[in-house]
Amino acid sequence: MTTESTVEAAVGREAEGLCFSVFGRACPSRHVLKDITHAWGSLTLAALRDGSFRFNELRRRVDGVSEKMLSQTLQALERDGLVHREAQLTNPPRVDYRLTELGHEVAERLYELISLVEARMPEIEVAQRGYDRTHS
Amino acid sequence: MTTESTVEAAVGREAEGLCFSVFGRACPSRHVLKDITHAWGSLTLAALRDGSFRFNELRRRVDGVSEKMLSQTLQALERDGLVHREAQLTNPPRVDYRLTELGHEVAERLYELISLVEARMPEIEVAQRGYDRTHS
DNA sequence: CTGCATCCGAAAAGATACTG
DNA sequence: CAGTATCTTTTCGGATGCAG
Repeated sequence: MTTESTVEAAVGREAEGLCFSVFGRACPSRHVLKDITHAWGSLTLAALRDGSFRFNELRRRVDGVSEKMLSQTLQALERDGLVHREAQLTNPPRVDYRLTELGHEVAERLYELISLVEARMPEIEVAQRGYDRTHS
Repeated sequence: MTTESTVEAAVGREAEGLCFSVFGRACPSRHVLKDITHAWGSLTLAALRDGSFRFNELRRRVDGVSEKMLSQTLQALERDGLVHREAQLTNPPRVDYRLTELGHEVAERLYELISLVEARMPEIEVAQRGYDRTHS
């Protein structure tokens, strides 16, 4: 699983029309990957791992996201079937967002990635300082 | 592992100065996550899972990336210590890129995410069509 | 409270031409 | 071959105003 070839096999299978490959320029899966890996997309999905949240709760959790970007991000993720939006037409209105089953699977993998990055940050900062030193 | 809280614990620990949290607006780990999850960043890392490649080989593998974006992406990934660049000052010049050990760990997790997205694309496309139909 | 619509400057991406 | 420089186009993202 971890040693199989990434690109050739995928592109080959995609060319045969048997599957999707993000490496293909026009493959729809690339748009979805972009929705997810877009900075706000990944943070929003990761934030939703903990449960169901209202709009402004999410906004506080994803520190620094603007209203507009969170709104756009949630729409893209909802469209891809990763996030479920539940609106109650009360006054004041209440809208809850939570992950779908698929969204949960994606968020888990994203979280593994985020955890790794966070855990290795000291090492990464050393690399950055070394790079900045030698590349003036 | 899959059930622990994502945001509160992380932000709490970050506030104590004990770790990094991508959910923090000013945390350096967020920049690294952005380098990786940037569309070209993730595709480049995934493409490098297969081994060592030259600049134009990579460009062909990551279908659609421009010279400029690949160059910028590789520089960011090299700075973060995820990609190793080996230049031979021959004529014509030859430059090889490969993952570092840390880059490999990141690429594996990224690949899990990409595989999931590709495998679930049919389901995602159904969701998209449903969304587009109801949100005209 | 939960958003969407609009405008605007800043930033990033893309295309193209050029250099060592 | 491996990029850099430059220019144009697109997108990002914040601010504001408004509706349900």
